[in-house]
Amino acid sequence: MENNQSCIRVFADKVQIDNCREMLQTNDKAFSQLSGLLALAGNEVRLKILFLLEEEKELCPCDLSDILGMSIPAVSQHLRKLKDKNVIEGRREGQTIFYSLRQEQLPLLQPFFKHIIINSKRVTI
Amino acid sequence: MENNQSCIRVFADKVQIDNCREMLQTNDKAFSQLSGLLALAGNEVRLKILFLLEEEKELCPCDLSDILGMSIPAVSQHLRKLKDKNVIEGRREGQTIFYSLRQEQLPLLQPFFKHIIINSKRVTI
DNA sequence: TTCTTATTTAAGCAAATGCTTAAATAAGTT
DNA sequence: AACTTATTTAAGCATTTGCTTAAATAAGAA
Repeated sequence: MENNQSCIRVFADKVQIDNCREMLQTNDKAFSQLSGLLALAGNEVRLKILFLLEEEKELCPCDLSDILGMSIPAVSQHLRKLKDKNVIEGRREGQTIFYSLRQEQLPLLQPFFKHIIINSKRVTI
Repeated sequence: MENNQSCIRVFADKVQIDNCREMLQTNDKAFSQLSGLLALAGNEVRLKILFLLEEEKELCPCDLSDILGMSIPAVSQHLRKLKDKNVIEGRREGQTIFYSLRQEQLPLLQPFFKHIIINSKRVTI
């Protein structure tokens, strides 16, 4: 966008716009981090993985492959993304690696879980 | 994935895996809807738009273009996605269209907002 | 009507995403 | 050591995403 004054309107609230710009700048890092996390959870497979880890405490790629009905490499690549952003962590036990949610990001994820659990209870009860 | 029994391990908890599968199936629609919404908010520009609408009640594409420092068509296309999934709605006033958050999806969005507001307050105070 | 302004839409394109298959690691067993 | 199993990594590829520019709508003003 090389033309910076795209809007020529009269009724623009200059102060409001400046305040908003400043707010965005101030919270720049928070927006970037949060949108990054939401983008991770915005993939249906990864959202399911997160939810499964919440419910089952820990699962290995093999389990997840069985549960989700998709190939191990596909699962593994999703796990990698989650691990790279510190959402999950792995613990080795022999050949098997058990993944679990990291407490760190949990407060932000809980609201989603709650939403799904409610639906689940409605159906099962 | 044509090879269905990718995992040959002995220690798989058959019951656990079946329960998980069933849970996923039961909540299939919820996962799809939720991940759809999270994917929308997972884009940094759209997350900012949602937050701005929460703070300012309503804004036109022109305002958003100024605030975000990006072209009007780019903003418009983000607004369209948000509108298509019923996250925002528009109200016409002359040539201007004011967009605002729909109450419907608000409970799910609030937790994100809270997270950003906290950071904002920490910095400004 | 003609002209201006606000917004949307469409076409094009580079970059990102998410799978696939095949090969590479890593640990355990024989 | 050789063999099996669990997992990761890499390369390839079709699809999606998010911008750009240019054109199309929609409403108001001259």
